[in-house]
Amino acid sequence: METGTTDQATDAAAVRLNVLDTLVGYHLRRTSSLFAADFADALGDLGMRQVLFGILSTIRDNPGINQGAAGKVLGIQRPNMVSLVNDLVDRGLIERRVARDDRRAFELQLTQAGAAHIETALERIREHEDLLLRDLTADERQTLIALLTRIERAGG
Amino acid sequence: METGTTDQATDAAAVRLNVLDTLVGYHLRRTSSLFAADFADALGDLGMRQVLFGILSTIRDNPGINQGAAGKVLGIQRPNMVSLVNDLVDRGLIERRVARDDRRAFELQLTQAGAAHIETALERIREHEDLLLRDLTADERQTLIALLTRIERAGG
DNA sequence: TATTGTTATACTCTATAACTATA
DNA sequence: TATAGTTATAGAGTATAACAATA
Repeated sequence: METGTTDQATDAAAVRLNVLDTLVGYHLRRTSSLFAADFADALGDLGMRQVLFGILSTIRDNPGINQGAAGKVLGIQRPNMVSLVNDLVDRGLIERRVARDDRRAFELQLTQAGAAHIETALERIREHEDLLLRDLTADERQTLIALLTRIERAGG
Repeated sequence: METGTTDQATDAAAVRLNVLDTLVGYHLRRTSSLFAADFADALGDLGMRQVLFGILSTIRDNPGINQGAAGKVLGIQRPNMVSLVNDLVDRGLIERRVARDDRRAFELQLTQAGAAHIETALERIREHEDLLLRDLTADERQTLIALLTRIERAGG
């Protein structure tokens, strides 16, 4: 007996995602990976990745921040910070100096090249976010950021 | 000269994320990984992962769907579907049958165990989403899903 | 003792190229 | 020739345990 819907969904357009579509986690997963893929496409030629950009801009907004503190606020485990910071140092984008008051810690600073690099990257990121979010009004975009921020605050 | 803000941000609470906080991609990254980690905590004992649950529920909502079609709608590459589907078959949660009309393709169906499993998982997922989203009203939650869905439609 | 950064390591996730069998 | 599924493999991303130097 025909019900009006097909039982055999081999055509992607006909596929239903009834349950998944009601789950916030699923939509976050999809949109997040959409943004990640676009970021890689848009900034891969600069050798820039989402994680690295996060570290760079955290250093820019908090000059002299410790490696560990930067990792903590970004949700990056300490062992994983090592090679990431090494990478940025090796490419001359940041400087790493032993802290005066705590010789275990490193203070991180942008170099001039790093400051220039982040400006270029930021321009491209904004262009690409504008494209990915072209269907949203400025208000809707602000609403989205506000909602996500509240989730982060409650959950982190 | 003191400006009222500190130049040395070693305390996580004092760290500013000025630039990052304005980027939708960053917030999606953080919230998505928050949900992913919580999912793993909540459903790890069932051997359930986000990807696997996505496949299971896609099969539930589209009985007899082809392996490739399921992967396509979920954004999973064909090669990566193989071991995921194998896993679900090995655990007795789905059945894989050669399609009558195309002997290259597999039709996927939930087993009874799979149907039961997905109900248990779904209950827990909803509980945990309720917890993660406890600061949002029902309306705000709907708004969030609607906004994310529109981004997926525009970008995918 | 506790903390900063490090090393080693392992596991998941994702991406690509090349193969097979069917169409 | 094109497509469904497969194999092999490599690169990110992330997690834990154990260590050295310093606090």
